[in-house]
Amino acid sequence: MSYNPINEQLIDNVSQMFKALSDPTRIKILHLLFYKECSVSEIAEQLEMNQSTISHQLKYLRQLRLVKKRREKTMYYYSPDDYHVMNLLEQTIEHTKHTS
Amino acid sequence: MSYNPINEQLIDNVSQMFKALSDPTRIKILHLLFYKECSVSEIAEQLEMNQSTISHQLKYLRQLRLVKKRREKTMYYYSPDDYHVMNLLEQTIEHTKHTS
DNA sequence: CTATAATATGAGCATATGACCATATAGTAC
DNA sequence: GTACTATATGGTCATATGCTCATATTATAG
Repeated sequence: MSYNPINEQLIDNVSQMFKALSDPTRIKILHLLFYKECSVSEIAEQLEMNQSTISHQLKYLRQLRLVKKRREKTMYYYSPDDYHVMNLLEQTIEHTKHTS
Repeated sequence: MSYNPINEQLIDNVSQMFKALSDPTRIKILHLLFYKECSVSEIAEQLEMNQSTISHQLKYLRQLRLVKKRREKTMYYYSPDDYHVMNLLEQTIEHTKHTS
């Protein structure tokens, strides 16, 4: 295992994934969904944030395939869709709890 | 293990760490340092970027204690200072290689 | 069909970010 | 001391980001 210059596309993919986890609102959303499938309004209520803000961030997360949604009547229920990333997040949260 | 609303400070620490890893230039720097201790100019040359840009990013990484430096004559040699984060990065790079 | 509820979207704005240039600083060699 | 080398820093600028407001869309209930 030695250094070799990384493919630009790979770097962009990696940075994109970390960027998704670099915003407090998105972290809160994902952390909430890790424990419980939620509708948009439930998330907005839990986090005490605007419905529009949550919806925008969910769209962002969905485009990266980090969350998925299912419809039930007029509600959309969101849940995690990438367990590798979710574990990464939860482990980092746990680790940070004990070190910072 | 059930959901509990996260401490704001903890969230900020976690997001700060991910933010450090969310920029292509910083990823390249860390990935390079993972294999080899380097001076500022060596990094700038490897990445074909401005010395000033690299220096700014190294300062950023150093404030987060992700890298450390040692002096040798007029040169500063940088190396990783947080192996948990370095492993996180390298594992994510490897994982992304095989999935994206 | 209309009224209502839940979610999605577009526009606008303030702030954050990352790059570069020019210059300052610090150490070495003489 | 001066000249030189390596690094750090401050300023500026273009772009990215995240939030809010207002409105559009979609589905349900009647």
